[in-house]
Amino acid sequence: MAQPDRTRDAERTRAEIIEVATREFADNGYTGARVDEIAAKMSTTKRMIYYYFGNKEQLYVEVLEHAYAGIRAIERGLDVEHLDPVEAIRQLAELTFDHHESHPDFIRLVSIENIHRAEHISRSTVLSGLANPALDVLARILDRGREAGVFRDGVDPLDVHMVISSYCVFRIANRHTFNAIFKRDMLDPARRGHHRQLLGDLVVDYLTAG
Amino acid sequence: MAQPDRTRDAERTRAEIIEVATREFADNGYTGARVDEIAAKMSTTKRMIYYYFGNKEQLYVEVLEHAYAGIRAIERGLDVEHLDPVEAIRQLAELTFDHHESHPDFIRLVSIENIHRAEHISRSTVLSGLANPALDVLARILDRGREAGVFRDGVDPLDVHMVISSYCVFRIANRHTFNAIFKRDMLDPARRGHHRQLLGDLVVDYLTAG
DNA sequence: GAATTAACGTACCAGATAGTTAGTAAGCGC
DNA sequence: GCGCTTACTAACTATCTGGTACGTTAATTC
Repeated sequence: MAQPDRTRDAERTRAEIIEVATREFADNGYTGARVDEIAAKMSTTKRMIYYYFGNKEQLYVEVLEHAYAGIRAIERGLDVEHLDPVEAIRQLAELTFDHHESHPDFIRLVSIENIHRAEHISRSTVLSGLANPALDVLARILDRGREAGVFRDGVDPLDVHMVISSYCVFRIANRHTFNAIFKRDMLDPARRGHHRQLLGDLVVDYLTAG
Repeated sequence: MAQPDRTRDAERTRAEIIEVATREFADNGYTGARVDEIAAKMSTTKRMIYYYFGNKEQLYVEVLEHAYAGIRAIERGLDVEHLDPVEAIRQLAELTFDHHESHPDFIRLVSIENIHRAEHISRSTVLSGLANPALDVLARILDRGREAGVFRDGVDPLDVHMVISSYCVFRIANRHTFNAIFKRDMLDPARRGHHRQLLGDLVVDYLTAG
């Protein structure tokens, strides 16, 4: 694959390694990913991986950091202040739903990292404890909803985030075993609208019950 | 570890291999698991793994089959026919909650199998399409609830199962990244009762919402 | 109690895999 | 246009790892 007459460009080479490595790690897990395979799919050589990243583990950590950075950027673009609380929480949930569906590689990396008990994230100063912008937005919505008398009292934003995340992550992360056992593809486009609405109903019904 | 003077017992040897292999695969993933490591933790030798299972992949498949068999056995013991629908659905959810919490290795194996796109489960004639007894129980509860006029119409049992599963699986499977980022241990015993009730409220509020 | 078979152990191998050694050349400052 | 740094390449190696060849012994059969 390597083209001997390409111009020199450190940033581009680095970016290409991250991009190819992201796919390889997401596809095969940390242990299953092959440094030689990443190299074969690049337009440069394996030596460059070690030149820029030192070793396989550091490459994996930077793949994770890059993936999380992309997510956070999208979350920061969230704007639901102008909506009433019920509509705002529904939009927040649906944004998470859409986002996870369109970033399966990210979900896979998170699953892989959990198999490794988040040891790499915990060691990464960039990632460990990195605040989630969506959580602040969520807290604001819950406050407004409670003040307006439509949401129940004493709801922890992080609990609501957990409920939304679990639903959206499960659809993507456990798609294959779920399909193998129940013969239903959770990502079937024909059921997408229904699943999206179900999530909104679930959260809103819980928050407004009582 | 091998004791030369132990008596011969094919069943016991087989069972011990499955037991040790379950831990190794759950801890390290399929690719990360080491056949030599499994052997080192047994009271017999690596040769026996190949004697009984042929290769690493077949051993992994039988580990999965054994793990699913244990789950199904517990589910078959479910008896909520005598309870009113609201209480029955709450108990079903809480049973899933309790079960997943006390079988983290099973959840890890499922995560690992999803990283591999369920290729092993799909190939296993024992596992592929294996019906879930809990799903029939769930369908019955929903029917009774609808007949009694307390549950909403047109609810798909598999959707409800998905909601319950996602919540219970997420708590265990994504515990580590969640804790690394939000500094909250989802398995903290102090929050266990709260999380358990939250799940029941979530499902009941959705089903009874008007 | 000899023959047979199932259960087990030792020692080893071939290929895979993360990481390295040693060297080349493009571009930049002067 | 010379020297130096940074980007880059090819070829190699030590070690790990799934798997096997071959031999041995306990139990079972007749």
